[in-house]
Amino acid sequence: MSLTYVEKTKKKFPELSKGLKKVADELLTEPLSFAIHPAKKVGAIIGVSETMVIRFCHEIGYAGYSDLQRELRSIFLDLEKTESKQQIGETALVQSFARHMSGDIHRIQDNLDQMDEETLEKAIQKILTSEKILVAGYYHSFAFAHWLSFNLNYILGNASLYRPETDTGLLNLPAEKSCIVIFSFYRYAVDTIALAKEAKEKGIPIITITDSRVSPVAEFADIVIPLKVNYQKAFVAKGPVTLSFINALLMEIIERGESQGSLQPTYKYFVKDEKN
Amino acid sequence: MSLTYVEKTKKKFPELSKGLKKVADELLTEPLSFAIHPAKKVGAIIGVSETMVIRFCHEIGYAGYSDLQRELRSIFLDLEKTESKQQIGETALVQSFARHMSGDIHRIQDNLDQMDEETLEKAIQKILTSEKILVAGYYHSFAFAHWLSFNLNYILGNASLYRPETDTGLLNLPAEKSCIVIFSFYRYAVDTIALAKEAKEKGIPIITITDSRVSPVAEFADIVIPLKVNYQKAFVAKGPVTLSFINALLMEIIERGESQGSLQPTYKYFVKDEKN
DNA sequence: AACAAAATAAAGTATATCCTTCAAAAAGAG
DNA sequence: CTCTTTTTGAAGGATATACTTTATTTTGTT
Repeated sequence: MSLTYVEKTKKKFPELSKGLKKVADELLTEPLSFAIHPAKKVGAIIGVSETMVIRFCHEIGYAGYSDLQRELRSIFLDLEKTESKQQIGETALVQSFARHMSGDIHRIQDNLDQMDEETLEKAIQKILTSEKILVAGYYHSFAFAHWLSFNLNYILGNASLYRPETDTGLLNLPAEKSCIVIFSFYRYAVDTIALAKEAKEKGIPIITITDSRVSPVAEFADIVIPLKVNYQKAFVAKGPVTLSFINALLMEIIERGESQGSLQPTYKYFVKDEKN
Repeated sequence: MSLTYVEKTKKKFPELSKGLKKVADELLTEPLSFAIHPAKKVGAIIGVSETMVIRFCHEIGYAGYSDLQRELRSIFLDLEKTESKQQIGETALVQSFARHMSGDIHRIQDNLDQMDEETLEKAIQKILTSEKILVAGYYHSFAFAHWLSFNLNYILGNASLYRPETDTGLLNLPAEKSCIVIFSFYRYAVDTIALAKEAKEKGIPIITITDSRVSPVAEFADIVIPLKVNYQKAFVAKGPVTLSFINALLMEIIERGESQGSLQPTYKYFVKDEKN
């Protein structure tokens, strides 16, 4: 069974002494405080002694303060992201789908929370001012590259997809008026890195969408957009969040392109809203 | 002046050594980890020594690890209290990204709520019992087809991608022991429909992932999985939700494949969980 | 008011964490 | 390849934290 700290606390609450209730209340209202502060400080905040805080931990069934902290810390760092509301009546299969797709929701939200204004701005500017945009991605990342280049080409008309099987090297891409967008995720394909290196040597501006600021390609890139994908989990997990990001980027490019008239004439991205 | 830890980190980032960059990246992506873990553990998580973590703190201008922790802890506790992420301070650009990505979150949630058990079950069974799986998608949908076939091939080893440019028709796919998965979204490519028709004539089972139960391919398909994508909006919107669905499907196939031993021998999908 | 029981705090010890110093390893220059 | 410089890791003392034990305060009862 193993109850959560919330359940344990609520269960014991009525039979606790006045001081212990203070601690219980604090734990329920500000659990993060327990996760990051030492027992003495938690006590000081609510006006009881360190001893009381530790005693409370024993009272609700933990080995000590450290023991409770361990649970809280893992909740704040891990479970928060994979937490899923279990609906009754759902079958195991649908529940499984729900679990995985909720994970995607959290990953998107997570990345949303740490978008970097400046980096995004630079990336958008670079794309909008380039006469030619090459998009590359190997293996897993090929799908991302295809998605971006296909849509970008539809919008601006000047993007092309680098095809690992047939294309070799960067051909004659003019360094001045072009840029290359490279997708690179763990495990980083060596070809991707080689391509980035070649581009850098030729002076072609590189934008990379990758899973860390210290990924191999980051070294060569001018603009690094890191997406947090928690690669301890299955590595398909990066898919939805990456596409979500690409789309947001595309939508921004559309908006700006509209106002400066640089969109494709054939382009008609929206279907008119029907009035209800 | 007194910059925040984010600004300090970004400012120093370029001149940091490789190991210190790892620490910097971790601080930017998972700051809460620094707030609740001791330096040694933070180092262990990213694969550097405790010393490096502390050295990094000095590098970006703190007296030590404790000093950085103090700032982080107060940030997390204060922000928790002010609750609802302050919209203030967010720029128009980040807000725009937030709007679009939130849309994806809602679309995923939406589809999650109307998954059909029976259809999913049939699709999974068909894929697991097929000796050969062909995956097809044109234009926009090519990225989905690539993603599914690439990963399916990695997991089961018997999937292949239909390449519109080079492949013509279904070749000699045996009708008995195979199936074809077709992605088809508005506006429905005529080639997709032709392919579906051909498959049906040859008696090859068809699974289609599409945007409506009445889409053109649905007529020929044996199993129709409709994803709600609300195509009044920009048509890139289907991307994240489709990938999220594909992933959930893949994960379910992995789980079942594991228990019946039909996964690829080279397959190793997870990285081991580290013990706390 | 006096005593007993419970609750709380202080003190002391063991353990964990931080941080400095120094040594090893890796990277770079000649 | 050798030497120098830079980067990284290991060890040990200083400090902080958790936990146990003992003392004090508070509460409740007669």
